[in-house]
Amino acid sequence: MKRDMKKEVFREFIAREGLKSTRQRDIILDFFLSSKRHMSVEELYRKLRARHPGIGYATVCRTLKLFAQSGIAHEIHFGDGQTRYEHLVEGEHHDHLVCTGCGAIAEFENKTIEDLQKDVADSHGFIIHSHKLELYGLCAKCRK
Amino acid sequence: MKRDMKKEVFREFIAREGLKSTRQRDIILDFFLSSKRHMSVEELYRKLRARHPGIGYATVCRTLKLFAQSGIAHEIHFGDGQTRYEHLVEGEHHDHLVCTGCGAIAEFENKTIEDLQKDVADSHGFIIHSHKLELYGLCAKCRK
DNA sequence: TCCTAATTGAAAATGATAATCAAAATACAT
DNA sequence: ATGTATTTTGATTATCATTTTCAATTAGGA
Ligand SMILES: [Mn+2]
Ligand SMILES: [Mn+2]
Ligand SMILES: [Zn+2]
Ligand SMILES: [Zn+2]
Repeated sequence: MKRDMKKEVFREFIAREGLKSTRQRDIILDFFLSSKRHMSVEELYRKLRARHPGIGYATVCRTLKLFAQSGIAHEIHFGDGQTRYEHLVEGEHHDHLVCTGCGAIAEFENKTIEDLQKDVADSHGFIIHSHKLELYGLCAKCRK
Repeated sequence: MKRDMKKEVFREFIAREGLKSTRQRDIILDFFLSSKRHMSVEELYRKLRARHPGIGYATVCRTLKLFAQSGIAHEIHFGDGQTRYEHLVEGEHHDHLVCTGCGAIAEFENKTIEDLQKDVADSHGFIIHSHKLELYGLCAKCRK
């Protein structure tokens, strides 16, 4: 369903751009779509390597970038020097709560906030193409 | 006024932490406080070097970090791989509009958004310690 | 199948920041 | 003012994630 939709979107991207469908890209895509969200490249690579030792780190990096370009994934930077990716379909959007204690990540959407962002941008004459809202703090567990 | 207040805060930090007041720290602090906001370390270093060729890059990095620790400055990451700093006094806060066309940065505050962030955090059992809200798009000029 | 262009993986390069370390500077106690 | 322990500096080197390079491999159309 969602999963196959993303695979289809990527397949079309590959075709449109004159790229090639390869064994590695298929494997990485399958693995990525069935993995937990917000994994760092390193983490994803380590886990992937367990099943597919032949796939190189450079290929993983390159392929994740392609996923982002194709629109089925999004690059995330939480400020720890690691690039993370999460898969999402066109039109999906959410922001993040990040626990600085245990690293837990919660997702949220808030239409009112987004509307207010638009107001802010309007009042400055800006057109918003994207935004990033991250709330850093302690999750319920880590508050003790 | 504001400027001397920040210098005073840093002076107290230096004393409290058992650090030493040095010529380099004074020069960098003066330069930083009178520079435009959101400068990258590299940019600040280049401009500083024009007047003070003897000061090393490592010292600039270290000193800016100290400013952040002391509370008179804030580290910013706009996702371009460059660390930026801006000076602000305790209690000051604002978020950013970033023009992806010309790099212009506008600052804004929105109490309603911050309140809604608190609500979101509450509903997830989180306590917020900090947050990052950045709106990316085109400024009035760059929209054409 | 053949051919060409794209892709791969290992290794090297990159780029920003951090660590190292001998020499210099600072803050105190005398 | 002088000595002295400690911190700081700046040049250099290391780090670390990501990107680039490039020869070998692979994909996919003719
Ligand atoms: Mn997410
Ligand atoms: Mn600012
Ligand atoms: Zn937590
Ligand atoms: Zn602009």
